[in-house]
Amino acid sequence: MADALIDSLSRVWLFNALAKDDLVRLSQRAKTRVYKPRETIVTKGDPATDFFVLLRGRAKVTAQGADGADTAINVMGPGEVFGEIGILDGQPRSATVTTLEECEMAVVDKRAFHGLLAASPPVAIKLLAVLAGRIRELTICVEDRTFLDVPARLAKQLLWLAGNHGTGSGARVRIELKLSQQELGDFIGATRESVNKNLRDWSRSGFIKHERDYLEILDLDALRAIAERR
Amino acid sequence: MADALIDSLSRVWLFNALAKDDLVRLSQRAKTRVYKPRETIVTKGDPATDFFVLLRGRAKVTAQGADGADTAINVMGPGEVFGEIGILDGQPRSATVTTLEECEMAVVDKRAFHGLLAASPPVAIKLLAVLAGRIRELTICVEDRTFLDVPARLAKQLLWLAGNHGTGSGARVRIELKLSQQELGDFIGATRESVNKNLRDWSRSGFIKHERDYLEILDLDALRAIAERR
DNA sequence: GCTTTCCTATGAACTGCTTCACAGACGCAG
DNA sequence: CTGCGTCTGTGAAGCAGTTCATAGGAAAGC
Repeated sequence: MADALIDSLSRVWLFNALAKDDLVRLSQRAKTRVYKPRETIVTKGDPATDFFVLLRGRAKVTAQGADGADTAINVMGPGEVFGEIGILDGQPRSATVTTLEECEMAVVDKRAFHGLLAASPPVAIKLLAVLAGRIRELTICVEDRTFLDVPARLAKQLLWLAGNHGTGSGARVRIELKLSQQELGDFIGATRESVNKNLRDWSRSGFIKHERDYLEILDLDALRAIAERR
Repeated sequence: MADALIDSLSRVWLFNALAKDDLVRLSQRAKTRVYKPRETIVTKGDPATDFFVLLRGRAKVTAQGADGADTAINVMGPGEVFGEIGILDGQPRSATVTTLEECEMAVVDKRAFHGLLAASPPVAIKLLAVLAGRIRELTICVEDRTFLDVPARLAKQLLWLAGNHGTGSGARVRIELKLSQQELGDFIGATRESVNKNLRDWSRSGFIKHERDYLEILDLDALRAIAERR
């Protein structure tokens, strides 16, 4: 029912300055859709027709190289939005988004999205801040790929995952890994083998404990030291 | 005098939907400033206080690693704007901007900038498109650093420079190099030596001709082939 | 003019990371 | 239970690119 959608949308940061009326209107123009795990939502190069609000689940953003290889840029969680780039500049999708687990999204078409921006300046201003944040993240991504070696990038990635998608606190943080070592490698621009080697080394050193489907950080400071050294 | 500034600003894409009144108001709140070549305008990490419109000259955007090393992300020319990220999200500057030659800028302080956005929704919408373009460029930058080897990145950079800041057309394109080999290396995330080696190789092959202060592309297709192979 | 400094030039040595090759483990379909 | 596909584990070999070392040339300061 619509009320649930209104409720969900009102909790999304981008929309929380919207008046009730606008929220209702938006929810009427939005469809919700559920995606299976590992499903591709938007594909780089395709025409951009919709804007998405991630209501439930996690999804990753990847860019692709010439051959099949891809590299992940971001992992998004509930409350985050995506798909705005192509809508804003009328160009094809700039990246690919794939679910990591079952996801529920609110889907807003191009016209409704532009209507929302025109009708509600505060949303446009907030969206500017969202894009500014993306630019920051991407800038850091470029820096990391340029200046950090593979162990540092991997350590940083694990710490990021721990902070954003991990459970537990203090010394021990647990990350339920929905990511294979291959995907972890894609994230940091390294091979599966390199990831494996480093995880193994760190396991032996007692910094982490990793099993098939989860990874536990035992020594946050050790990983921080690895991530920060250049 | 102010009329000249109004005129300059009206030719900036971001502002060309502004009504005359708004333009006058903006120009009253803006100061123009001239910077010497190689002068740093904003420094990564500093608090963000101003928004800049590049009216004349070229400037580069760089990100810095832990030690002094830096890597360039973009070269901007007249009509482009920068400094909005820190203003939009209230965080410190996300990158450093340095002039390559003498530059004239219009400088708008934070308050005036926010006032402009609030007063003129079309500017906010256009700024969204500008940011979308930046995100696209940065995404491509990440891709390139991840998937392309040094020769490919260098070739691509030269082609970009030729297209955006070069003179002449057809087979021969001339780039007045304001960039040392070191800086060229910074752009593509490679060492001075690697840049030198590749330029030398290409000179010998007759793809380019390079002297101290300019570089001429003789065989665009050859460089394209190098840039595109993975 | 001369000296200092920055930029280019070039090769040798080193190395981090990838590529390749293979083996074992887990989970799922029949 | 058995077979197949996907993921992890591990080492050897190769290589792209960096680091290091050294020299020459152009420009800039005094």
